[in-house]
Amino acid sequence: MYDVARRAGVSAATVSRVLNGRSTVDPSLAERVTAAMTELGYRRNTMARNLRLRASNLWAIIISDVENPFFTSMVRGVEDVASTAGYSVVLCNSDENPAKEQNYLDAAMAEKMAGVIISPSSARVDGINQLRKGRCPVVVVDRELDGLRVDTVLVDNLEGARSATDHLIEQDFQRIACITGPRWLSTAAQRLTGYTQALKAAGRVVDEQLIRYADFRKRGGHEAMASLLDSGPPPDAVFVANNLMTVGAAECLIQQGRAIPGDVALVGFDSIPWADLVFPSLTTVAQPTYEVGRAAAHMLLAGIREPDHEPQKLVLATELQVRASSVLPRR
Amino acid sequence: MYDVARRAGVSAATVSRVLNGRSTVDPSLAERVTAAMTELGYRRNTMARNLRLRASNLWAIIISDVENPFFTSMVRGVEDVASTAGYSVVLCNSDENPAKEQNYLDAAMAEKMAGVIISPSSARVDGINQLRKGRCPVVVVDRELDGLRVDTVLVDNLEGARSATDHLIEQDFQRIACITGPRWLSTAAQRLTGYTQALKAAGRVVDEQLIRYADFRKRGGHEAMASLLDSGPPPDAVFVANNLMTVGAAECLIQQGRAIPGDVALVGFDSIPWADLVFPSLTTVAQPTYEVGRAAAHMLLAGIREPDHEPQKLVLATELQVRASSVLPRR
DNA sequence: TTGTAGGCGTTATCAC
DNA sequence: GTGATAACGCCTACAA
Repeated sequence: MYDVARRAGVSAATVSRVLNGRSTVDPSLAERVTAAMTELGYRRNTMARNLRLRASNLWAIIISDVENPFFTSMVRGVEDVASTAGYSVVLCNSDENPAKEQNYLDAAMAEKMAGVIISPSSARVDGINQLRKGRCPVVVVDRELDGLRVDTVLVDNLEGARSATDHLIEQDFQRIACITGPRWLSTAAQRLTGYTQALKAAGRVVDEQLIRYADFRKRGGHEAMASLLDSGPPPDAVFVANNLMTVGAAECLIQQGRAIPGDVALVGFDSIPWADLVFPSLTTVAQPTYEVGRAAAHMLLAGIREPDHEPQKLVLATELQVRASSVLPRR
Repeated sequence: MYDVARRAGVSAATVSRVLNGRSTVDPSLAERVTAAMTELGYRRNTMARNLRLRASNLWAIIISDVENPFFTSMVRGVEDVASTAGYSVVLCNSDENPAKEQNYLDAAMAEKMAGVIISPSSARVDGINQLRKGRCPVVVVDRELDGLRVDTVLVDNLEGARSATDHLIEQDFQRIACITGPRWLSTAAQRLTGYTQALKAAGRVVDEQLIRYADFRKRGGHEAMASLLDSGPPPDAVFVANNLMTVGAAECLIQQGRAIPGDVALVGFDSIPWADLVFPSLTTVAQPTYEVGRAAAHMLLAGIREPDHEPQKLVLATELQVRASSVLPRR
């Protein structure tokens, strides 16, 4: 910067002012400065700047599984907004592991990140509260945490699950089962509630024997489906509360030689990139994943600008996409 | 740091030495220092440290598509190694867009990143060379660039394509087509070469009419397949040189009511997460994607330790996974 | 409007 | 082995 200043015949302060564009600089000087900068190929040192400003231009996005398409699509939404706003995004993979998650939260604190977007891997809220106390803007996505007042972006899990179940009821399936996720996860709970609400609204009985709590992973879906088939009369339709488990459940059915939807119909939650390709194509409750990312990013920007705002909560709508796995061919 | 120093009755320099553990400090002093640190909840400021050290602990990983499972799995491999070595990974999405890519390369330079792992989105090598001249360690993955001497991790595309094609030949398919990627991409070229080599080795003629150059995207695969079916006698088997195009090609066949593998058999390159689920399950040449990431990360670590080493090139093996899409049922 | 000067939190180089 | 002290490159009162 001093080199630039010397070459432009000004002080370093003026160079800084030109760089930041905040205060007014004489146009002719500014011109000389920019000229000098290009001639010297000057690039300002972000670290020094951040040190001085006591802030970084980094966002951390902490997700529980990089390989889940739901999250990657979301990340992309975040990234697009972040980069146009001048922020970089650090992707952190908590792997549904609370310890790893806490590590990343600590790191975010230590690195004085400009903001954090997190899909929590545990029900503990202290890590996040600590971050907020440290005046680091936080947006929680996908999952809701009890007793946490913080900006949040969710999808309408209740309505999504209800529409999926309604759809199965309309198709006149009689024994509609549900495979949901861990009890502490708001998404799992809400989707289960949507399922039971729809059944009750249709005058059906909710049969506890037809409900399974799994782990939101492929294997869990597989095992839950096997368990449903093993114990008592099998279901003739299943609502599976997340994408990976839907894949697992479908695999289980195929392995056991059960026809989809002939023996067991299937509706999944979360979109599956190749839902059209699998056989039969899978009916799913699609989430606006990219939009979730964008919305969270915008919320974070707002939180950075206004640190003491009231926490917002945004709920985006889902869309039931009916494909072959839930529709019996006409007889 | 000065607070810690005061509390421990030492100088800031000693605190720094304790923190870095390099030089020797009297055990009793060190004890006092660590005690003071925990009492005060001290955390060292990474920015100041980096400013002083003229280096960051950030790696950039520049990939062309976050939503392609190939890359996310790789990212995971990189991340695992990076975090145990004390580095954080910034994920950059170049979107197969050379301009975006150059942007990220510039940013990596400006931020004095500790290292860069890149899967190039263009054949231009200046950006990468410039980075290396700036003494920023670089590892190129997946794709090879002409005239670039740099650490590289690849998979054995030639052998992978050859084994896929051999497999089709063994199944006695007669008109085996190939859909490959952009000409400038080493992966596309090598996979095409593997295909032609296998044909020639089997005494077959290579028919240019059966080769298509597409864009490594789903849509490109779809269009290429349509074009193959439209012009002249259709192929009875197709080797598709990447995962997304395989999906597109399969969709095209299904839409046109052609049976897989009855009318047209299919083998894809790159694994597809749900290859088992799609109907028919897809035969693929699986790449050790996670391992590619790990290997690249280890190479980067080596490059950081030894800036002036000879560039390495590591080629990992692929594995043909035969499933239903390439095997005719016995008559 | 412009320049001067001090400091952001570390680490490295000296003396001691 | 330990402690002053000077950078690292930038921003921003404050003074001019």
